[in-house]
Amino acid sequence: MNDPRIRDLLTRAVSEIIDQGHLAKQLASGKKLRVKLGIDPTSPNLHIGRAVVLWKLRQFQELGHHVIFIVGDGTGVIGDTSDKETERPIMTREQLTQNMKTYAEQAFKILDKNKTEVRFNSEWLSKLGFFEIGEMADLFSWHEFSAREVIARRVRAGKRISLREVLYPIMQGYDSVAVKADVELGGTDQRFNLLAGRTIQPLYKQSPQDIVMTNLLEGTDGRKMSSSWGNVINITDEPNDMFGKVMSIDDDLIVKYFEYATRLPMAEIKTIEQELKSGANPRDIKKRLAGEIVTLYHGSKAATSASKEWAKVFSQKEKPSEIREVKVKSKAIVDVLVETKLASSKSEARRLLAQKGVKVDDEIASESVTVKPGIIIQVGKRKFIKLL
RNA sequence: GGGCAGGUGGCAGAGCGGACAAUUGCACCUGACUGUAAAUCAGGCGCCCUUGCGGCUACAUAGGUUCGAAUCCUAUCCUGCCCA
Repeated sequence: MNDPRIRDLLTRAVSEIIDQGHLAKQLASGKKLRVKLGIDPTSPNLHIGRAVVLWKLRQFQELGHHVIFIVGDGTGVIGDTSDKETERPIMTREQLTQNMKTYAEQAFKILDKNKTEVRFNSEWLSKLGFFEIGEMADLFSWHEFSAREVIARRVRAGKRISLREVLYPIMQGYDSVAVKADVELGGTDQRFNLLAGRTIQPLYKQSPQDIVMTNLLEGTDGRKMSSSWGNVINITDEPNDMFGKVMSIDDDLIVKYFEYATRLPMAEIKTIEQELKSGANPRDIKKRLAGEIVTLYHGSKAATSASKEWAKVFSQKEKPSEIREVKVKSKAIVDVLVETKLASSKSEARRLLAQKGVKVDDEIASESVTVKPGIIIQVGKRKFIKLL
């Protein structure tokens, strides 16, 4: 624990470690550990909330441990419900394949590709038979499963819980067996599934893995970051967009974001925390935060220009330097808004116009405005297009 | 397999023959105020034509009763609870 890198590994963005003592000893021993992380391709994009645990994995990688990144093409079909209030529908192979296409690529914005073993868990899950599954299932009781808060809540609310959902932790636990994991990483919402590995491994004469649980990151609206909430900052977001999204997070989340979503040393983050307490303008600190995050995924050049762009558009209320240019067929402003997807229907377009939400060349537009090439249409504060 | 209770807009949840495109809360959108933060306030939130106490499509699905149905009836599908 004297090595600062190990201390950082075991504390930063970490909520709990099982078994803390054992893992510390393992790390100190200098042994090369097999560290596992599984992610189901249930959405096409990775967001910076999911990235928290990926960065943790990266830390292990940097310390020389063997990292196994499991793409949950098998588990994804069944669907994990541990972070859901309702049953997750069974996903089709096609959907998963579609999502997987860019997955590894996105993960490698964070992980070192050459040092990562990528596995697809359908490889071993599809080979299991009923009897073996039964043997594993016997290690768990219904009570522990249903005692989980999310599940208990659903029981109370009289919502359906499919037996399929019970299988999920077993599958994830078996993954650990398949890759002989010494350590598994996951978010705090994964607690039960992570523990399943510890339960199942001994059945296969493996010693139980240690578990590192990372904290969850709130999204732009303060709720947990989740693809289904629409409050995510994707790691594939364009620099300007990403910068803007970070700027819109709640002030109270600033320090947390520094810790979980950037690689700034903790010592520096402490200093920032002090600055905030002593009355620094949160906006400026947030700008720095946004810069750090954009740098991680797009490089410092992109970050600098995104920062300038942001100041231009939002502080000085000027137009962005690059505006999407589109050709349209429609003539009426209402139709143009729909055609360019600035409004989802004509009714909405009319509403926006009626509510002074649309500007044409900086003038508040009405329905009778004439549309001609060259004009700039703005909807709300941040959507701009230029007509060709 | 049997009994009971249910299936309403993105979610939660009212309505139980006309006044229902459907109360309300959350989420979302626009405007004001700002630091594109939060909070607050105002408006909006099916679609279409418009600006009319307009038209169309909607309250699981398919039929039916009625001048008129989210509301009643029948069948089907689905969910929960209890029993076997």
